[in-house]
Amino acid sequence: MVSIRDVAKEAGVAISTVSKVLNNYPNVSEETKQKVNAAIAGLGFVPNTIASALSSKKTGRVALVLDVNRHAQTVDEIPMQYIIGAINKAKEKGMDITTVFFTMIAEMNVEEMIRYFQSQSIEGLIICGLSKEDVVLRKLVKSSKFKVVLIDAPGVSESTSSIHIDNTKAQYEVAKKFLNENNCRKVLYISGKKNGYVSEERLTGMKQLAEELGLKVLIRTGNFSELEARKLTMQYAKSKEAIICASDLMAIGAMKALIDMDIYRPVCGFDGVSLMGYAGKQMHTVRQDFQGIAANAVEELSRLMEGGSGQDIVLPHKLIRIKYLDVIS
Amino acid sequence: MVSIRDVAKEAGVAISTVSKVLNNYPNVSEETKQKVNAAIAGLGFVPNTIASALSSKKTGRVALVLDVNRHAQTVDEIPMQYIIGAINKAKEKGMDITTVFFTMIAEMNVEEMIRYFQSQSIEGLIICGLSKEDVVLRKLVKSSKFKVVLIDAPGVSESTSSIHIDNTKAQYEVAKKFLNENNCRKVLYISGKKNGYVSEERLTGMKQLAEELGLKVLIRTGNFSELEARKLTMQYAKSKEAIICASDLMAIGAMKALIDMDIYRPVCGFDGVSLMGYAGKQMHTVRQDFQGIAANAVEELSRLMEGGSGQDIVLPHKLIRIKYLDVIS
DNA sequence: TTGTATGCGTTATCAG
DNA sequence: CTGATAACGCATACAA
Repeated sequence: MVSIRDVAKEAGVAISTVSKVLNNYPNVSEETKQKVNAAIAGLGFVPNTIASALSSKKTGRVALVLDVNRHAQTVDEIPMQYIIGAINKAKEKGMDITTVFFTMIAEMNVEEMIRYFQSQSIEGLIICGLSKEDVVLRKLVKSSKFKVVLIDAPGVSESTSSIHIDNTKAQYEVAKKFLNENNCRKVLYISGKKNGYVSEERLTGMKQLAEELGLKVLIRTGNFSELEARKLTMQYAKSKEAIICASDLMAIGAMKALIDMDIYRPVCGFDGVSLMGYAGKQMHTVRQDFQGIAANAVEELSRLMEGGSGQDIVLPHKLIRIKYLDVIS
Repeated sequence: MVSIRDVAKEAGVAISTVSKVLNNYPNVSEETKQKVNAAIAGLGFVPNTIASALSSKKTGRVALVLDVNRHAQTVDEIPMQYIIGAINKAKEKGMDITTVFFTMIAEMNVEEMIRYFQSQSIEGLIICGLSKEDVVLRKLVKSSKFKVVLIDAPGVSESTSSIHIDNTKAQYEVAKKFLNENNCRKVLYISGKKNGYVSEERLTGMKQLAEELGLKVLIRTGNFSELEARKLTMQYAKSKEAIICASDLMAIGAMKALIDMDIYRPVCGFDGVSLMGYAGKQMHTVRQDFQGIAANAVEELSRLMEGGSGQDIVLPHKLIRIKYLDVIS
């Protein structure tokens, strides 16, 4: 392996000088810079990030903490979108990102968790979908041992930022448009999780609309489960005019149930996942740009790691309808 | 940060002794081992993997190289399954895994690619779905600069293993069962990619069966595209009795097309993805355990990194039919 | 069985 | 603007 020392020798300069051009320090003359770069190219030198990290005490390592299979079943594309968005942005920023699943750290207590991330030399975390019940993880965030960006959860502090769409508003808007178009007043609202941050926000949006329009809405908790939404639909849909769900997956569950029940009720979703294209009907939903959210989270984490302080970031959403042919082309 | 040196001081032993118990070397007395472990626990010491890697020149870092969005569109769950399987196994084995997308390295030449991975201190690669056209990546593999496990591509060598199911046999079997059950002889076979390894193997399986049963089969290339399969179905299905596709996604595209055409033809898929549950009909398909394959790949890579030499690994498959209610529960 | 000393490839401080 | 040189935290050959 060719090292900085070889480059120095080849270029006829000191090691420290090479280091300086490598990290483009200001005080290097054009001339030596050229010499060094020539040597680097000639030798095919590639800086050793490990050594760099050890010396500088900056690893640039970041973990993307995800909950696979809690929101949903096997086909959940949302985590994948987060991964794609985060990894691409991390590469762009020269950060080193690693993916961690909730299940991998579920059994740990705070100390173990801290050690786990420290042993990996991780400086920052992006946590997707932290819930109120993730006590340990929340303690970890509060400990301020790491810079953290929370996706879809509150908790801004000096070292923690939060990033999300305006769930309340989005739910309000999509439900309003949906109900308006279908002219319904008796609705079944299938909520997400009890104690889930986004679930509660969306529920609030629904309640606001209900109050404003004087709707009759029956609220049930679907736990973001397609199966649960199916069951609730079978149980309650007949006496309702429309079904509004706090997630697309539940909306699909509801729609499939309606088809099996052989009755029709309009269904409204939330998230804008492409699976909606397979549900058979074009449903109203809210589109979140998950890749964009994750990319933003990486940017924000990078800012925190450079000394910035936490903030709350609200990203835009769109009201859309998804159809099969759009999804596959 | 508490280091090995602090532990040594606390335990009243030498640094090297601590290092030895950390890496459980044989020649350490129970007594000192206890002392050291006590000190470790007391101080909350966590070994610095960066320093360890620098010193030992073994990083244990591995890259999972994936092709997102080539087989398919947005909803492709297969890469996600690979990621889950690989990451979980890597954690279990104490390896450090990072995910890389083809798009991130697509523009590089071999030297750049080698440097890219070297700069990340990566020792091994798991490459999913390498095709004949990925010339640069294939050169990288041949360079033997890294230990490599290829998923779904041939190329065994001293430093490279290959892992896959028996695609030829699987295609043969599933098509046979499917045709037998539906009693068809005139079939449209929608193949994967020209020059794709698995595509060609599956095609071979189909041809074997055709020969054996004296079938009339029209072969068209669908490029693993749902949309393309849809088009081909619209074009050719009417005059055929059945459609066999080299992937589930294409099978879904075909099935949806048939529904829109308002004709019925049995369709057979390949892969066993859960999206099949949403296609409206229960189709025959081959189930691959993608998580298991990825987990095996990590194991195999670990073996290679410890000095083992490359081998060809064939994993089992299953013939199944997927229905919606199984997918969501 | 334990300790000493050297080096891994960088960065950073401080003279020059 | 450039060059020595001391860390960084750990592993390991070698000495004791």
